[in-house]
Amino acid sequence: MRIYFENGNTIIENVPDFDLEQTLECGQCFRFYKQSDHDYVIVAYKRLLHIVQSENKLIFYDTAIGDVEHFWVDYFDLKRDYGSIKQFLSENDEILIPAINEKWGVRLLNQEFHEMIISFIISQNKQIPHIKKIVRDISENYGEYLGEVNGEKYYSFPDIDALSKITEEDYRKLKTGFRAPYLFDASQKLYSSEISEQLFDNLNEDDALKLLTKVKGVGNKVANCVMLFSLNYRASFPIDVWIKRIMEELYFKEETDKSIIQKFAKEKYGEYGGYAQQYLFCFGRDNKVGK
DNA sequence: TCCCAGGTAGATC
DNA sequence: GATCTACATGGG
Repeated sequence: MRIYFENGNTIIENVPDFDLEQTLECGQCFRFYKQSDHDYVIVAYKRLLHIVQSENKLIFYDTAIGDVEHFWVDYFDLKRDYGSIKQFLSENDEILIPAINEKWGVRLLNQEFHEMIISFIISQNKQIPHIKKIVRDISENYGEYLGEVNGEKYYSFPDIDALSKITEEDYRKLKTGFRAPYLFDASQKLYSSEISEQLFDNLNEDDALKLLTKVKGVGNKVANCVMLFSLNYRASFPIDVWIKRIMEELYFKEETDKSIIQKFAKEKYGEYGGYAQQYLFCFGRDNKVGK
């Protein structure tokens, strides 16, 4: 990897095991906006990024080299050695090989904690495009203006203070339906610090899950997503309808209870559960595995 | 019109 | 504890 600044943009060359499109489009993130092929706008942590991947270059438009080095590199998880992760998973389980080969460039993003809680509460019983729309609406109504790209305005996801001012009725107006009381409960618990990122500093997986599921509307699946995508619990293996179908098709060959799949994943993938889940999810969804 | 969507809480057995 | 269902809203 070589990083340098040129004409107002920061460029990283030769990032291994990373494909921008695969990473963004695989369902872990709701705050990306495709401009054209390999050309995206991303909003994260009150920052706005216009980024393009072409050949061996990753171009961060109008971005200081320090911002890339100290923020975006970590956000995209670029310091981690995915080569050895993929090698471990491939040697351990040949069923994963086609998924890893096709989705070779997926990395797990390090996203903001409170945004993940709210976003994945919204996600229950909804399709991804609609989740994206609601998250965007929340940001436009309660977030801060960040800037404009290609004539389009972008707003940050509201911080915890801003979230605390959203009433249950406000959430209903944003078309969140039966999730409105859940979102209100989560916002209040975040504001009171009954739930906070710090509390997870020294928590094992089981205790983290217990703490998160104190929030109304956060069950096993949502909690695992929050843990995997924002708290660095890379063993977490969220099981949704897709993963359930995919695992049934690839491993079990019959209807299988989620609890059995959960246990199986833990034994099979161990500390790499989250990576396996992403490769399987992206690959399975694109190829309609189990449908 | 009917069915499903990155599920979960609450009721019931 | 395991199983069943209602839950708002939008799209196929």
